[in-house]
Amino acid sequence: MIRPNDAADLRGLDIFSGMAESNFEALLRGAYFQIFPAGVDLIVEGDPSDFLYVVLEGAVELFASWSGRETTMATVHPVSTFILAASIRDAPYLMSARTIEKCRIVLLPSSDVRAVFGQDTAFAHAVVMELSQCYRALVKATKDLKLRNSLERLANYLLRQNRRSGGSGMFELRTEKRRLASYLGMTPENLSRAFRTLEPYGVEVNGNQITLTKIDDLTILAKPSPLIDDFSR
Amino acid sequence: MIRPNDAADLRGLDIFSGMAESNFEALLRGAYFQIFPAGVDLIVEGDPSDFLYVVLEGAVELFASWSGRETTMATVHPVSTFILAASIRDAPYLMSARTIEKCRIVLLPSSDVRAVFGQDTAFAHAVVMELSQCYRALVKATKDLKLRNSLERLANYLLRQNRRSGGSGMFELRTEKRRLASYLGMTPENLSRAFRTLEPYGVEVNGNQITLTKIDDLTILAKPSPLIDDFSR
DNA sequence: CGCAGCCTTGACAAATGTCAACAAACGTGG
DNA sequence: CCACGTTTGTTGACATTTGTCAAGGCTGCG
Repeated sequence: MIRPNDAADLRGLDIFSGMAESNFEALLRGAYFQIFPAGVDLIVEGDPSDFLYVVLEGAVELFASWSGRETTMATVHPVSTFILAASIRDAPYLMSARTIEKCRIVLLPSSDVRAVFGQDTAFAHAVVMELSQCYRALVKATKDLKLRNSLERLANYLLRQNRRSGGSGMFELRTEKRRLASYLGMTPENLSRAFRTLEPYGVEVNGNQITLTKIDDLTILAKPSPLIDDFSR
Repeated sequence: MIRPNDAADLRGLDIFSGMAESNFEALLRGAYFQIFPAGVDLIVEGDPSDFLYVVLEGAVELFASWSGRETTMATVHPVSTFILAASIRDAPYLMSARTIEKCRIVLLPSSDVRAVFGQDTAFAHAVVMELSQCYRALVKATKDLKLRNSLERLANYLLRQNRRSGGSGMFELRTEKRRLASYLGMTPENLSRAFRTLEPYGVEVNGNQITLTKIDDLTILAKPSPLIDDFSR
């Protein structure tokens, strides 16, 4: 039920690109291809990890809950997988996931993933590279959380997004502000105030459109570090 | 230069136990066995990852710094490895490490680790299991940080330590309080006050000796969750 | 003994969260 | 296309949490 284009997108992912064609086809045979509207709960933390998910189009929020509170852990954009660690370990999901836009998503049965993982060396190595990358990204996020206050986190987030979108000083927030606030570990009210506090540093906000007019000043405030803010190191 | 006993301890680790004997010996040939006093800086974040470290005896603190601040990320107890992700990826360390007790430590050259990783399927699979485990532990730590306030973090920490040491209601803090405070994301002053706030919940502190006399009450306050507080799930 | 480092305590400051109100943006159905 | 209700974002006043600074006690070690 997978369209050729989708298969090609999958194959283009680092994690699938090196594996034997026959194993890739074996994975595809058990795969489900689905379209979800925005706002659908895909997985709930604690559930057994039946599937490895791949987002082909749209956006998915990973979040976690405890004692009536909820926090955004990450936002997944195409094309990438999520909850790989749980699938490989055959352990319960630690995070929940919901669509925040209309999404095209592939579900690969975790048992198939584990089977191929045991047979295909190239795939096993790719999984290691992916996992170590996710681990390091999370170490950086933890340093961000523990070493910086909320204003510094926002300032560095803006600089990262700016770099990611070409460094022109103009870009769009790809997420609702309330979700951004939760991701940054603060309340929406506080995010609102933090944006205003950054005005003297050349941060202009118009809805989702951000313009940075004094990147040097903002950088002095934010003190970005390659060991926290670089994307792939 | 490795003593037979040490080699056996290494071999006993999940990550090394399944690999071919010849490959294990190859790893040992390049290994350095060393003893460090307390307070020695082993690695500094940002350095190239020349070695994979294994603690045989003692305790090592992993910490991170930014802009004059410092935070404890984890404490490593024997027998286990640390900074595996950086070694495998050949990427700079994201965390610094220092001994907090006298330590026996093995250093395995990262290039050897990567070479064996490419040849030995069992080792590659063990690395995946180890990395996914580290990743999930860090997801839990992040949920702990973002979803709980400092009192709740301390309460859950005490319950985890109690379970880990047999659940008798009596155990010892294996780390200085200032380090514990940093690990929990708070100041030493605040940790001190948090302990006093927990007195009505049956938390008795005598130096490093902790006694929990009302575990039920403390549990009601802490609301521990398997998806945050269980050790290996 | 005396020094140094850790822990604790109190007073105070700063950061962050909560609550309430309202405005703006959005989607839906008439 | 408009009217309506819902959600999101903003703002102000205030409460709570957390951090900072300074002082003093305790402990371990030379």
